[in-house]
Amino acid sequence: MKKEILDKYKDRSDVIKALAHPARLFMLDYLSDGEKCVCKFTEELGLDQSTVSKHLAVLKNSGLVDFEKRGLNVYYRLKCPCIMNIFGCIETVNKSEK
Amino acid sequence: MKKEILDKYKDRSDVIKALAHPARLFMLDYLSDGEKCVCKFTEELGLDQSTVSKHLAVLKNSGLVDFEKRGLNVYYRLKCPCIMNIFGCIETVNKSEK
DNA sequence: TTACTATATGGCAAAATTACCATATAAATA
DNA sequence: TATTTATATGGTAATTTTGCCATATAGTAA
Repeated sequence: MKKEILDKYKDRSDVIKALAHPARLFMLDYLSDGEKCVCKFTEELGLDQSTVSKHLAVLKNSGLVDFEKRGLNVYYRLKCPCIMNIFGCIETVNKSEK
Repeated sequence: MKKEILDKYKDRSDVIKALAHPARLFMLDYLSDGEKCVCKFTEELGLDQSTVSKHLAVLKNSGLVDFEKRGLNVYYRLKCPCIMNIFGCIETVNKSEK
């Protein structure tokens, strides 16, 4: 792929890749009403704790979430809540699909 | 992953996966001012024609684009132009990243 | 200090994605 | 009909992603 195009779109696609998993979409949705600690995600998702931890690391590395340690727990929160706005259009796409 | 969560987020993540590649993001951007035929993408991207065709098929299968055959050419177009609105937030995420 | 709890990390195998080459198909033209 | 052109598809190797297990780490409590 031409370098200019890669340079222009790579950072965007990295963020979008971080969104591109059902567990991580759930996580963002779950965070939309406030911070949650890791154990909550593990409980809700029914995935191994290590798997949850890795999904959260993907979100963290993309810049979509942030976290804070308090005692034994780590609390994650949305860094750019505007991300929740994309779901409206995504639903439109799904509904228009035939 | 719990079935209810997978059921709720799988369709959304499928659309987002279709967005999650620099070449496909370019394609959508390139379509934002109107339909283009396949050869145009091949020319602009500098990728093999078969690779371009497969990327377009990913966009088509997700419901993000549609196409029409006219003569020897196939013209692709945006099906849900609202998708272009997500880039503002994505850029915010990239800029906030540290 | 020792034990316990919450989270992160290393390792690995399975699955999915990507890009190319070769080739098939379909429409236009000679 | 035979040829040319634009696009799609099959095959495949390299890469990336995913999810689990085992284990490491850090904070708390006994």
